[in-house]
Amino acid sequence: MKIEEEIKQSKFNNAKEKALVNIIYTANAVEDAFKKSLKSHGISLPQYNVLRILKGRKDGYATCGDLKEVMLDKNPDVTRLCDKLVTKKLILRSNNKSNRRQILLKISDKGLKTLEEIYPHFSAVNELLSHVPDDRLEILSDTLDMIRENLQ
Amino acid sequence: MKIEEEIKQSKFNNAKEKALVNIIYTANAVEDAFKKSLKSHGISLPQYNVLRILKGRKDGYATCGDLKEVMLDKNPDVTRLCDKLVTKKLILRSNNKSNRRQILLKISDKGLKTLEEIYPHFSAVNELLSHVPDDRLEILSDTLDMIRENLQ
DNA sequence: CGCGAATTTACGTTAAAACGAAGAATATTC
DNA sequence: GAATATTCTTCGTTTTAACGTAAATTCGCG
Repeated sequence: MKIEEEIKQSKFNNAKEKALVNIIYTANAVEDAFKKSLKSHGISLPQYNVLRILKGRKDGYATCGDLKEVMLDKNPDVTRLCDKLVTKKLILRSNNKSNRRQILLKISDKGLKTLEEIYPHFSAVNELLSHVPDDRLEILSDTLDMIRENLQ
Repeated sequence: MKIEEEIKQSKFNNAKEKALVNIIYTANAVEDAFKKSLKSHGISLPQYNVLRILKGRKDGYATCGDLKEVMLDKNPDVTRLCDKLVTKKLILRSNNKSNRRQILLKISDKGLKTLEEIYPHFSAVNELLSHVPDDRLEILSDTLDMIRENLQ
């Protein structure tokens, strides 16, 4: 359905306004789809992203600052986010001897196993985009990259 | 900057995954820009949207259900959201005599004035997209519409 | 009419985000 | 090397979101 119909707005002032509203609206739909697929595993979307980032680390370790830099939502309180993952024993925390301000985070075996369990559900969400041709998705990504240029 | 660089992910598994991550990431940037422009007025983005929706009503009135249906974030607790707007005297609440379950909401004069003050800041955010050609934005919106098709 | 189902809003509770500030460790500058 | 600034994480507090549930009203149907 076109965005005008979904939010029942007869028309937008211009293409910019329409694009911005559409981005927010669609992102909510995407996040909802992911949340739904994560729900049965009892972890939130940001928590899942932390696990993925940690898994992707070559040496296995990352600091809170590393995560903050890379996460989709800016300025999350990584400390408390990770507290919950530690409680669930999905990640491990240790001190960095060469810089004692930093705390090193690492995904645990249980965390890796959880990721493996989640993966099929997650890629199922990706597959909901199969009806959109890849070249259109590439153009979309390029346009989104352009949009962010002056935005932040 | 391309999304891969921003979140320092060397590459995505496929165009679908990249597009979905990019949508969420860009939406966060857009919301941040709007929030910043609203901050000095002391209202949140959802609150602003409620004001805009109420202003757009022909007869001036809307119920909580009307708002819920149209809002960008689904299933917000409209009651408490509107509580805050009532406290700030930006909207008015009254009972519907023909259906006493419903509560009618209406934007106040102060609310209209607030919208007028905010408008220039808001359209300034839109103008940050001026470097993106309109036809690209139109294609973007069409692709986002397609993406939502199977998603919700 | 009377009963159950559906709609609409409100609320209680728990979890998470927002924001600022503090504390500890390190880096920099003179 | 002492003072200052900066970095990195944590914490307190206040808002806001999430989620289920309850209360009130209306509707549908026999």
